[in-house]
Amino acid sequence: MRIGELARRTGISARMLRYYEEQGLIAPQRGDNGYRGYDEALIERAEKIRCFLDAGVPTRAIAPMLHCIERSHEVIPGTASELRAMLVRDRMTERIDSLERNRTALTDLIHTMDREEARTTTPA
DNA sequence: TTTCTAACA
DNA sequence: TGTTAGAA
Repeated sequence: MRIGELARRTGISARMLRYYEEQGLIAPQRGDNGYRGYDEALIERAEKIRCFLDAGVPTRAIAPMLHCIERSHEVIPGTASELRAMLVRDRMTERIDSLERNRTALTDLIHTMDREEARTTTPA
């Protein structure tokens, strides 16, 4: 399939799909016209990439991670320690904490609004 | 119509 | 990331 279809099927913009390729995360074939050709298997790969990226995993760490995940957890020799270092520093926990704080703040705000509305709508 | 590259907003 | 230009 060409980039447009993959974009539709994954919800990842063609722009980003080209970016993933530029970063060495995906290797589509090339047709005579220069168009990229993606096979079915790349749908999942693209989704995994987006998932990791969204989780805050640095682009550099993704290639070796995918390699490991897609090949029965075979670790690329010499990559383990570097990958571990990047993962230890990942911002997932940090992001989760931040989201929880924001959720709490939002919940408080909603409660405040509810009380305000109750007072205005149903005066005792 | 769709895609390509490169570059700007 | 979106968008755009000019060319297949």
